[in-house]
Amino acid sequence: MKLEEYSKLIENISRYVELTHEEEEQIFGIIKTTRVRKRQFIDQPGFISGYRNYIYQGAFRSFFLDREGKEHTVQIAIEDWFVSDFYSYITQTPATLFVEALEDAVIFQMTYRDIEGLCKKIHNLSEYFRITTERAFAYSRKRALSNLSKDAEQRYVEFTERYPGMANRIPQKVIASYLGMSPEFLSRIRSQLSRHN
Amino acid sequence: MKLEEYSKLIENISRYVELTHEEEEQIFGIIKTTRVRKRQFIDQPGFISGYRNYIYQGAFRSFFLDREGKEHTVQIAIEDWFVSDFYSYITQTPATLFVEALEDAVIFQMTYRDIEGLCKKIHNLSEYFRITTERAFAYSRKRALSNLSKDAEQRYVEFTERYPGMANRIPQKVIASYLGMSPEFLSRIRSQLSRHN
DNA sequence: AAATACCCTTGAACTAGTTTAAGGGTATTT
DNA sequence: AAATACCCTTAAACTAGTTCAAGGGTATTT
Repeated sequence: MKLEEYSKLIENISRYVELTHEEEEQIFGIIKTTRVRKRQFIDQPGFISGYRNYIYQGAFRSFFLDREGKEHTVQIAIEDWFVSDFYSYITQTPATLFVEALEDAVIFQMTYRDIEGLCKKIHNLSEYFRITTERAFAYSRKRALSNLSKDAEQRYVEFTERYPGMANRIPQKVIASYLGMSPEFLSRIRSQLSRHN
Repeated sequence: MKLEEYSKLIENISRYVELTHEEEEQIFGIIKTTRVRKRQFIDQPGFISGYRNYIYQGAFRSFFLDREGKEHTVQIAIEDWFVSDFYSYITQTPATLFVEALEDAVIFQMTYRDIEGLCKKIHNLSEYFRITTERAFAYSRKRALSNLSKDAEQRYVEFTERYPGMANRIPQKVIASYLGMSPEFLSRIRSQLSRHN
């Protein structure tokens, strides 16, 4: 992977803070580029989530199995997002989630130790993660809340509006699981919607 | 409010980073101590959430009203927690949540601008908010997930185990709303549980 | 090209939790 | 001390969404 490929990640960071050329180099120094095959797990229960994974290309989902063995999809992520079992990564304890590639993918990986080390050295990197995590937290809460007062159909419609690309790219049963409904029920919603249009 | 009262907040910060005496003084400089009456709102829809509020004494909840006028409790918070409409605070846009005192309370308030300013100056304060927000986000996700595979009774039982003090201190209909069930259903769960013990 | 595995759909029976309604207890206000 | 407001409880009717079951379509593997 050539260095210029990192520009997408640097662009992302530059939206929030300014980095010197030397600081950028230091960040490049802790990045490992990894190719991942469809259906491969980059995190799985029992293993500590080692990396913050920036998606350069491809799609992932994280999910867990409840006691009855049912899958619950937690996150669906595509290019320019970070993905991992965040709880496992932050606490450096064994994961409870699977993180699975839904397509062949390329990711930039940075270890917990390297990031923590650089955040101590580079004030603006600390600021970058502080600000983006605060935002991610705020948005995630907002989304969770607005879902509380919505029924299954509304949740699906808003999902397709918010992420127009995903509805075709991601298997329907994954979307159903992400939206907290059974695949059968989503199927019924879709057929009802198309009948009325 | 005497300066020594701030020691609880400083203790909290010291769990994550070290501050110099001078840095502590700078932080004291942006704190405003406020007394709040039971049933008073410190955030409400339409107004931008001005402060990060550290609870020195008392209990709060945040909630919103859906289209049908039903209340959804988002957070219940007591001493040593931060509380606000976090989305409104972070984005500095009008709030959608109410934040209401459940008891007479004393809070330490810091404005968004003052905190952002100090985070630019004090690397370790940036680190403090980065680390605590990352943790809060991780825990909040974990909790949300583990609730997905639980029925109403399990959610209530785990709530009483995790926050033993709260079940008595907080009105039941608030707890029901926080746990995502109707007050009638919580009442039935409680009577069933006490019958079996 | 056949076989296998995966995915989506549809229908019918079922259930966890909601809604509506009514009554009683306990603070708080007058 | 009475009146008001708020909170909790119980029961019965209801509903949004699940589960079970069966069939058909489309990739992927052999």
